[in-house]
Amino acid sequence: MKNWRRTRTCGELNSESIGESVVLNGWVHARRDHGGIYFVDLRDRYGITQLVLGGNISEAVKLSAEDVIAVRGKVVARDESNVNKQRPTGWIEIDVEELEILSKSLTPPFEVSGGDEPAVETRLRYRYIDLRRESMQKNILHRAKFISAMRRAFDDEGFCDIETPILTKATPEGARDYLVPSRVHPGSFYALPQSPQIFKQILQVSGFDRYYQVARCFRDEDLRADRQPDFTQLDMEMSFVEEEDIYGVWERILVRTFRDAMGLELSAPFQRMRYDEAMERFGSDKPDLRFDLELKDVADWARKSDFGVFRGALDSGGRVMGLCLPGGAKLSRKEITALEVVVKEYGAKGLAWWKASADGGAGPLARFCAGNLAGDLMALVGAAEGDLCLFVADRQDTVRRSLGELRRHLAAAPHAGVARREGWAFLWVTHFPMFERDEEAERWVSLHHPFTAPENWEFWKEGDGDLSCIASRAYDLVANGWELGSGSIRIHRADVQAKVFEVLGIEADEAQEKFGFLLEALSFGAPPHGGFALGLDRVTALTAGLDNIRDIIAFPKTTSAMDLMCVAPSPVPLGQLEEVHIRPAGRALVRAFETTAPEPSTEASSGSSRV
RNA sequence: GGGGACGUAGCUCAAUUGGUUAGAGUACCGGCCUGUCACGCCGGGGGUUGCGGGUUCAAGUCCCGUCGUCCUCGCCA
Repeated sequence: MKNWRRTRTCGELNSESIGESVVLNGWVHARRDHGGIYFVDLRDRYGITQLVLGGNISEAVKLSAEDVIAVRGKVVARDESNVNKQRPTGWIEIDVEELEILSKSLTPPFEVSGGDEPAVETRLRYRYIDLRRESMQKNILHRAKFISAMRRAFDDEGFCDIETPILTKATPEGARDYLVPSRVHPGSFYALPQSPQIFKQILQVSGFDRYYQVARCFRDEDLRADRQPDFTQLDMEMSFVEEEDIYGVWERILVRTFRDAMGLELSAPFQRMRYDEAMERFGSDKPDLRFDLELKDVADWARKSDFGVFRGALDSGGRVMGLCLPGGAKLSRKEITALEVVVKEYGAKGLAWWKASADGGAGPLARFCAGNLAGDLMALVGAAEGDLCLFVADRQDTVRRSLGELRRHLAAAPHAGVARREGWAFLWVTHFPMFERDEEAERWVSLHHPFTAPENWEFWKEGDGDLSCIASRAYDLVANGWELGSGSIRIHRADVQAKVFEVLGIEADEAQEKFGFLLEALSFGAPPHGGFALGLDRVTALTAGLDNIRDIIAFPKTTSAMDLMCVAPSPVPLGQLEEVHIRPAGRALVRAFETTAPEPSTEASSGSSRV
């Protein structure tokens, strides 16, 4: 038996290795048959090395793409004319003496080397092959490097890595839980954690004053480009701290992580901005600060003008705001109409536009810009000649949201020509509202979560009424328009926590049943504490230059939460359901019977069929 | 749950107004080639046009339904 274990990898051999005898293992990336001489690009995680196989290697002709092979040979220099400067290993090649095929490959469903990128569906079905592609190797390695650097930073800051349960308790608030039936306790269910929130608070009560964890979190909600049903957070919590302590730790850690993982220098401290200011200036709680296009209040102008739509919005308690696109007067009517579609998607009834000029300008608003009104409007929105001004009049939240989305849209549209600053625009968005009105359920709900401390608690202690003006001690970290994470200073007194549950309409006995253990823990001497969780899928996707977190996750799910490789979720036999005391109904029952029923005689072919 | 886009060879795509035997590149198979690295040259196989129904003399193309993928609104403490 020959020893075919590799002595070197495919990425490390260069001119200094000439003359060395080596054994290489790897995948056949490409092969070129010249009749009598045969070239193979051998690939592993570390690189690609060219093998030269002469007529003495009879197995050479049997090789096909993605076979796994081992070769023994000598590192030799290439002639000057044969050097491949595209590759680090391009100055050498392996003069192969012996070859062993370790494992044959079927014809791959798509090409690992070059070629067009296959459809997402195909890539996910054959994820193990997709992950061989250079871009995916790069993404996955970036993620590993980033998270590893961040772990080291937390360790060095004195944080303690503590695991928390995956099988835990269902929570009434927030996202829909993934449920796990209990076999031992008929009719009872575990839930997968939406986050380790309660456990990390309890760890503070236990005295672990600096906790962190790379935590899997689960939320049974619909997916987006930046949302997967199971995702990963860098979760942390600290005791005896206030907001600035949390910001400071994270700024140090992120500066270090960016430096160690990417060689980039972030500038810290990051900007801080209150939620109200972010909403008023940018129409978003995650503003992208790499470009301007700020929203401007034009109520003063609207009151002076005769434009009924604007005045009507003001009279009914709404707002009139606009933004100015520098040089935007060159946009065609068709292009402007397309912008109106954008704001309408977010509830605006229309988009008023005006090509700014002191002599009255052009567009639907021009006839309301006689005399000084044109100059007044230009001053209010900060417009110059040749700029395009865009306005929405509506309820405040509609005005802000639609213009905020329009701002994002314009910045992304090449023809709008919005100037964008390079680099990383990090900021802390602070003082989120404590509560939000759920109009449908006619009750107040937590904007963040019910354990968040209120900022101005005394103010509303008195009575009920409008709670929307109460600020919380919650904060988000935003970079380049992405919400990367959020956190808050928590309530550390059981009586305050009980009061918040009361406001949220969670009855005392319900609170006791759902969160009693937390309330109890808080009543045994809880330190003031707070924390934060960073979305690792998002931050690594963003720093890898991706616009979808799917490509930074080894085994992601589709928009309908399917794993196309495993084909999960999948039906289970009725017997397995009975064991956990579940009886399916309706369509689920039909599916369960199909799964349980013995296969007809076509069994042989059913192995390859997919549900 | 709603809206939009897409689904044709293993893969990436084309197919005019509904009209000939559904094409190309690549991959695959066979042959040739001793310096290629997107090797080249010659030849070949490969299609339930996602699935089901309908309209029509005729459907990849039009209509209805359905399944899947992607984006998105709602949703996501």
